Amino acid sequence: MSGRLPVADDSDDPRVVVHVDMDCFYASCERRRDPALVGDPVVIGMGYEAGDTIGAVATASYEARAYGVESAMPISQALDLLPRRATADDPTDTGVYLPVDMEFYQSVATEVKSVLHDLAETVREVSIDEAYLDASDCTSWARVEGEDRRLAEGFARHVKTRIARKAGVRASVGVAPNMSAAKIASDYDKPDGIVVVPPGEISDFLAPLPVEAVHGVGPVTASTLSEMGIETAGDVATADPSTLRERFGERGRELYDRAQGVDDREVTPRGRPKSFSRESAFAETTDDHDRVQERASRLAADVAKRARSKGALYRTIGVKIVEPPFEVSTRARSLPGPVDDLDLVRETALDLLSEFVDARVRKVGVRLSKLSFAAGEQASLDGWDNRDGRGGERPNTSEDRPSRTRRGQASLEEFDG
DNA sequence: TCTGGGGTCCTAGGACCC
DNA sequence: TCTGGGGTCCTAGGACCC
Repeated sequence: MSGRLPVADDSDDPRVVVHVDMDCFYASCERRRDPALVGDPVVIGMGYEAGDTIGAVATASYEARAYGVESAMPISQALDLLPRRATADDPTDTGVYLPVDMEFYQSVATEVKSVLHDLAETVREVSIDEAYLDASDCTSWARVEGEDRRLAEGFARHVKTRIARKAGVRASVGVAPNMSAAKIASDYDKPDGIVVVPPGEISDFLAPLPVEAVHGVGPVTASTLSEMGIETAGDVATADPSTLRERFGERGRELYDRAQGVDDREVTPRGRPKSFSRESAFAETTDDHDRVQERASRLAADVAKRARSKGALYRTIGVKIVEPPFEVSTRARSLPGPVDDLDLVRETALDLLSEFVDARVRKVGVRLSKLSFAAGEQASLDGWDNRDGRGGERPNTSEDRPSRTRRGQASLEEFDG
């Protein structure tokens, strides 16, 4: 019966947007693989190897968070708060530390995503553990007869159940008439939550929340807002929009809208990536430019291979260096046309880094951007990209990229969005 | 304990063109 | 001789997100 209820029951057919956010995803994956970890504090470290003290926390289970361990925290600090479990006999106030196993998490994520695509026509995958669904076609805001519940809530429950059954991990789900509110809703009752914010109730839901709850508000914006006497989303919603605009530009307008619960963005599948990058930190800050160059060469090769494996051409090559305490510099150079050329990436990166010969470096990175993608086979690209067996002195002139390349690019652009 | 690695979007100034 | 206004592209930096 419920399926036949008219959708226009309440209001003018607002969308049903569902935000799915996996709970401490990496830790959950590890627990699925090794159920003995269930209930224990689990910390997943990136750049971490078993027994090590370097690296940073990628994910901490809720049990580990109870000890103060948080994402992005250095492993050394996490170990101070929550010592590593030495033997299985001594589980008291100790945690299990594991290195990131991206391949495995990716495989679990694929199972999760397949459930989502099964459940809704339109899915936007945001990251490995997060996605939006436009579920307007599969459910509605109609009330369940005789109850203070909406059909959409049942749908959300269904999403969670299916994910748990198929992929063996838990998610928190937020449902609202738009993306921004759905995202905030999923965050509201983590872990294992379901939060439904029907149309007409968004403002009341948002008003008491701290400004940081709004997607796009980080520490800097929050503290500027705080100086303006704005602490909650409700404060933003009742603030003078022109003042916000003055302070924050276009973002001010957006912030104002979001705080009101206004967000017209459609749920669309993600397009092509805009850039690829690789970066790597030195265990200790170094002023040895040779080492920096070596590292950069490796990163350049890695990232160029990744671009190639994704069928991407790039027109801009950039580097990034981080000097203590945390000073970030970037340099970039654009080419006359899109290329796929490992040697050129390495040469350009090293050239751009030469400006920093005397720098003390704690981190270096290489980035490829202004990407274009081949529609189909890689073979057609190799024909013109590597045709001159490049390797010599700066072959990167416009003569070097004849009209053939440009035509190629023009036809590629269509596939960009 | 001074922060790992991968991304996105926005802004601002300069060059250049009409 | 000094002057508009609009547009695009490029680089660099900053804030933010997971």
